[in-house]
Amino acid sequence: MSTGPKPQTIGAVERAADVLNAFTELDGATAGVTELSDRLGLSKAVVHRILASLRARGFIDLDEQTRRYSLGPASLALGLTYLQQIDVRDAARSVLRDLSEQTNETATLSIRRGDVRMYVDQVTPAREVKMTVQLGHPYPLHAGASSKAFLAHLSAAHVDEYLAGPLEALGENTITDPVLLRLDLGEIRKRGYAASFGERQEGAASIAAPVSDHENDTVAVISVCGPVERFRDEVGAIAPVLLEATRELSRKLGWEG
Amino acid sequence: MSTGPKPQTIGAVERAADVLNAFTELDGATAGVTELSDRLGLSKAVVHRILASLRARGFIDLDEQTRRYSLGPASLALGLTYLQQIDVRDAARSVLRDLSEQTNETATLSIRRGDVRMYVDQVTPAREVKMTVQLGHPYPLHAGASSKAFLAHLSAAHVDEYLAGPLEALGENTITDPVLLRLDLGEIRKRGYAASFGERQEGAASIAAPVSDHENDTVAVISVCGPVERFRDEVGAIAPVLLEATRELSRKLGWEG
DNA sequence: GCGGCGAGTTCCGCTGAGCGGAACGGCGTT
DNA sequence: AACGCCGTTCCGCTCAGCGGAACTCGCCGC
Repeated sequence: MSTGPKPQTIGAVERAADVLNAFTELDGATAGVTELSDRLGLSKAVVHRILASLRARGFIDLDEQTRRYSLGPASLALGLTYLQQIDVRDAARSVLRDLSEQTNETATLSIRRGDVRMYVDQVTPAREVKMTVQLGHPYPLHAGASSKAFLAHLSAAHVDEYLAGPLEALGENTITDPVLLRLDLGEIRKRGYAASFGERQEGAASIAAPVSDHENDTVAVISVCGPVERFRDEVGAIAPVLLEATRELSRKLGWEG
Repeated sequence: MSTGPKPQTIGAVERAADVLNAFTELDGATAGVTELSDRLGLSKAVVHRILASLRARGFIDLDEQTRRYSLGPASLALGLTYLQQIDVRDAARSVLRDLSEQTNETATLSIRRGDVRMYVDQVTPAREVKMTVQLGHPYPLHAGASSKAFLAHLSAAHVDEYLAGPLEALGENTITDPVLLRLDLGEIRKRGYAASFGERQEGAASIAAPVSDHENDTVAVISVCGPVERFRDEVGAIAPVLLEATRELSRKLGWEG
C-alpha cells in the first residue's frame, strides 16, 4: 500500500463503486433501491441516480416488472477481462475435477489479491449433501483453510502487517487472536496444508494447500471441503490426495519443486 | 428499452463507468492516465481522480513502479457474481472441448445481453496456427457468425428495432446494409448456422449455431472458428459436427427439440 | 371499492463537490 | 543540461449533485 498522501478522489464515484460492491455481497441476485439505501446509508434519490447511471453504461440491469436491479453485462465484461490476465483457472479445471472425483467432496480454486482472496472455480461431487461456495466473494486471509494457506506463505513482513490489523470474526470458530494464528500458520507450513472447521462458515470444513508457479510464488490455493460432520473422518485420507493435486497443478504452472 | 423519460443520472458516475469500460476495450492489460484521457476526451485530472476513486474501492490496481493502471479484484468479483446467475459456461465446457478436438479448430461459447454478445469461454486446438478470441469483449449483433446466430433467432420486432439503428462496420467485410443482412438472417435460419468470413475480424472465419434451453429460448451460441485460408475448405465437414454439438448442449439445458 | 402502506421515481432549491487549467516532480532521451 | 512526457497535485470557480419531499403505482386488508 502507498505510504504517501491519499490522492484526491470523487465521492460520487466511490459511492457508485460501493453500490456495485454491494451486489457482490448480497445473497440474492437482485436488489431494490431502499435495500441498497439502507445498506449503504445513502438517500434513496442518490442510490436511484447511481443505479440509473450505471445502467446507462451497462453495469446494471433493471427488471421493469419487478423494478429491481441486478448486475448487467458490462460487469461480466469487466470480470472476464480481468480473468484474461490470469490463466490459472483453465489450467486448474481438470485437476479440480479429478480431485473432486477422488475425494467425493467439493474441490475449489482460490486466488489472492492483496489482503483478500476469492473462490474462482469449484467442482462439486455427484451427491446430494455437499458444500458449494460462492465464486467472487472476497474473504479475509485469516478465516478458513484457503485463506490461511495463502497467509502462511506470505512474507514475514506481510504477515506481521496483516496480523497488526483488525481480525474480523466470520463465525464463532474464526481465530482472531494473532498469537494463536501465528502458531497455526507455523503448523500449516510444516504440515503442507491448512485446515478449518467452521472458521469461515459454520458447519463447513475444509483443508487447503498452496499452488506455486515457476517463480515459486503462491499463485493459487486448492481446497477440498464438505460438511463438518463427515469431514473430520475423511481428512486423513483426503490430505495426500490434495497435496498431490496441488503438486500437479504447480508443475503445470512451471513449478519445479 | 424503456420508452419513458430518461431518469436522472450522475455525470461523474457515468464517466467512471466509461473508464472501466475502456479497460475491457483496450488491447493491453494496463493503461496510463494520458491514454485514457485522450481516449475518453476527459482532462487528465478527472481521469486521475476517477482512477484513484475506483482504486480505493478495489476496481483498479496501480503498479507504482510503472505508474500504470489495471483492473483490480473487485472487477473480478463483479464478473463472477454475474456468472453465478448463469451456469451455461459449466455445462458447455465438455461440449466445447469435444468440438475443438473433432474439428481441430477453436470452439467458442457466447452469450447475449441486450444488443451485444460476448465470448465467455473457448477451447483451442493443439496446433500452432489457430484462432483465439478475447473473452468478455462486447460485440454488436450484426458482425460475425456468433452475433448473427443470435440476431437470426430474435423476435421479428427486435430484429426490426436492431436493424433500424446504426450498423457499425468492424472491418471491410462487415455487412452494414440492413437489406443484405435480412437476407443473410433468413439463410441462417434455413441452414441452421451462421457463417462469417472476416466480418468481425479480418483474417478470421467462423460458423456458429444457437443453443436453446427448456423454453426454446436461444441462451447461447457455439461457434467453430479458424484462419480464413484453411477454413473455407473445412466448413462443409465442420457444420454437421457443430450442429450436433449445439443439439447436445441444448439437450443438456432442457431443450426437447 | 377505498384507504393505507411501501416501494421506486421525480422535482427543485441550495451549496460545496468536482471541474479544468496549470504548476510540479520524476524519469528517460538527446 | 535541456527538453519532453507522464502522472500527480493544487486551487479558484461554478454548476452538478445532494437531500428532502412530493408523486405514482401496485399490493393488501377491510
